[in-house]
Amino acid sequence: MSDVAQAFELIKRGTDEILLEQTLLDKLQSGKKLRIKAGFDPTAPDLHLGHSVLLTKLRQFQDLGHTVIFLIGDFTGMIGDPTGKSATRPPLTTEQVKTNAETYKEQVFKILDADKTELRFNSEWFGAMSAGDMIKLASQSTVARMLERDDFEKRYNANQSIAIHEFLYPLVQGYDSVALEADVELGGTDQKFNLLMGRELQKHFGQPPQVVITMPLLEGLDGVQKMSKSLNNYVGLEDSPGVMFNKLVSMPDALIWKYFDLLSLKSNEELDALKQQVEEGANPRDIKMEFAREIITRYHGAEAATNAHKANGNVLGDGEVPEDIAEVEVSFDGNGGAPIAYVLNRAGLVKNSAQAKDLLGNQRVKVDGEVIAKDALLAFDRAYVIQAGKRNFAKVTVVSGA
RNA sequence: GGAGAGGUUCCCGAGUGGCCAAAGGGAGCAGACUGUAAAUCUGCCGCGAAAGCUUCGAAGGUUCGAAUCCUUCCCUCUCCA
Repeated sequence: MSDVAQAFELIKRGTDEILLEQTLLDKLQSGKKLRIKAGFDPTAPDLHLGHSVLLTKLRQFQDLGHTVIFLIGDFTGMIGDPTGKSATRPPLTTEQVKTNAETYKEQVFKILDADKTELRFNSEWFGAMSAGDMIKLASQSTVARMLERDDFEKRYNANQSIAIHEFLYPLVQGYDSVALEADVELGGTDQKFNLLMGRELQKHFGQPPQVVITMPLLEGLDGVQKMSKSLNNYVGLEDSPGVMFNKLVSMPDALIWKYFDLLSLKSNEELDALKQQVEEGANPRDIKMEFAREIITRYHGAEAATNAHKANGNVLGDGEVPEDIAEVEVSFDGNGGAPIAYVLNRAGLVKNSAQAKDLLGNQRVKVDGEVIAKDALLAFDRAYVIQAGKRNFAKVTVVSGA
């Protein structure tokens, strides 16, 4: 396979759609350093693996020698993408945008190579644009064209309001491609219309139209709904190594290859080898561990990845105690010691007192390695290593007082 | 404007004066099993160590006792004009 063909296959991996594949091939073939654009909201970034799908794909482009433009849509943010249900978004102040950009950098450059990344804001060109310019831009498209967009059409037919400025959103995003002279733009599948608008505008401005690549939404750990913090099926980029390990190794098997395709920087050949192993009977758990190691290494370093499985919250071998065991002090107002159920709850080892009773009743609580009775009292002023259930540990000191 | 239905614990949904912290299902959590998976089974599932405390749209009232009865208010939905 030629280098270009191989590069193409890597780029294609996990994508939803590439428009047009041939154009991408030609661009890759040309040997030119391509300009790869992706836009991001200026809203507070709380990035999780779902967001990293795009970033990973961008990274692959970088590894192939191309330039990535990480565009923060601070101007676009004033409109708020009409995609989806979210209500009108309050405009951010310049200060907020700056702060968010900093946070972005911190998280994003764990994936992207900073030296091959242009960080840009679309206020650079839109801030300087006059009302006349904007009207000219608006003249580049038509109402009928806008109404082709799925959600606009639905809303229009359902007699729901569409504010004029919402029509501007695709135009503004599309114009970004003109301003940046993008060769390729990446986005989620829901961005398809906006991305295509970039092509049209580029043609109007005499530029070769960009290649549009859409990436599927990443399912969350439940394997059903898209990954999002509110559904609690996410792996946060800021999650601790132990938490990442636990979440990734516990994910449903059905997600393994999708996650590898979309999030791993391994080559296609390496992935094929892994698939081969599973087919030959390798334990999928070990493959998930391998995946977890790659991801944890990316965000926390190799050492953290090696030790992640020993973190509190993961299942450990019999008698093992996690490395990052939390030390907690619990105070109790009473004589003779604190009831174990009380301590469990106050130390955060159980969700509520009912669960404490449940665990105690099932003899799943160990204090210093020994199963403890459900009505036991813990003496004051000494430290106990308490294990609640299979995977929760804490070093607890009970003190007397209110 | 007229006629009707309804708001119950995360969601759906029973409950019409005491046995109701409130059936059942889903979600969630924990445990067994396993591969730290799935499926299955079991337990928990308002808060609290306990005593006890706080919930059934809101506020009042009747009663020994109210999610259940009465009054007022707020909100949602259906049909007619």
